[in-house]
Amino acid sequence: MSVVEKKLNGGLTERLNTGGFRFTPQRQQVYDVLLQKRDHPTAEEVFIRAKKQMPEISHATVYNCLDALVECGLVRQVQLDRGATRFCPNMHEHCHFYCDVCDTVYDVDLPAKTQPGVPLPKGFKAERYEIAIHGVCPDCARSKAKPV
Amino acid sequence: MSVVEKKLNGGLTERLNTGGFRFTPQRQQVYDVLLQKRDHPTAEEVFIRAKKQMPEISHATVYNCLDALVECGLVRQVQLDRGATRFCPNMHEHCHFYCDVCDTVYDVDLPAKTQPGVPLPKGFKAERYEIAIHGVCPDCARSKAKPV
DNA sequence: CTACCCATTTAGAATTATTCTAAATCTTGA
DNA sequence: TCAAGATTTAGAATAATTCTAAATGGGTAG
Repeated sequence: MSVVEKKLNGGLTERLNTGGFRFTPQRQQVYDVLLQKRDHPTAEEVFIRAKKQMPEISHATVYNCLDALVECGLVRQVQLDRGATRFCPNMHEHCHFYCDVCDTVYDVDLPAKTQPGVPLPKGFKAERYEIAIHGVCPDCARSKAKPV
Repeated sequence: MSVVEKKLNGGLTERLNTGGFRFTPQRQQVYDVLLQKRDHPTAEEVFIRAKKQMPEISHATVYNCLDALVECGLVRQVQLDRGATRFCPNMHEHCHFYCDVCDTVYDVDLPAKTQPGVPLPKGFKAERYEIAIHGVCPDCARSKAKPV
């Protein structure tokens, strides 16, 4: 990959390198899929979307790429229900709203002060907080409110 | 089950009934397993422990019982990593600390004011908050600090 | 330039987690 | 007692993830 291409990929190569990973077209593709449609897809969904552009990509590679992206801080992994893990390329401070009716996930901004409110017992070292809010999204609230 | 036995099971029967479920020995057993060792076991672990007392209990029943207990508010379901869902009979307001090194889960009390800090966009109805803190527990922090 | 090392990818198998199915059993109320 | 419906059971089916071994490919020491 040329220097120009490196500059064009938005720092992906550098972030990967910093994390001890190489740049690969597959990792680029997987990252692009996440950036293109930010609907918190599962690994399986990422696989399906990535295949459209890169038909030879394999299942294991998608998992590998997602793990690499998570490890170098470009992607967040989100566990919300008993189903598959979802992935989110939004690295701004935010939490997730999960609609228990339609399973949709929404990003919710956090006020700056929200984070460090939880006092931990001695010796525990917090590295990150994951806040999930379960409830009903506006669409589903509306449908529920208007029964047949 | 006699009235006396009902009184002795700590309100389990009533809670189940309120949720539209019947009392069953399996549900009692699964609940007891959770109460006896509060280490956030997975469904599989609950199954193994429950079998010691009730060898005929089946896998599907354990899932059924856990779901029933969750639905009537006696048990919380916790998703912390890509692995199996864990179950927690502590219904006091608390969040979970997950040690990324040893996979242990700790309950962490929340100060009363912590909860409603997240302003939701219009139309969203929050039903519950799940806060997970990822990091390193005291034991693992100690081992890391003393390398060979 | 070449050879080697090692990271990465691939297909597919294996494993793990969860749900489903159909039959048997049990509980409850008429 | 009987019928309806809830629950349990074993095991199959499905879903999610990880593993394996072979192939590929890039980067670098020589």
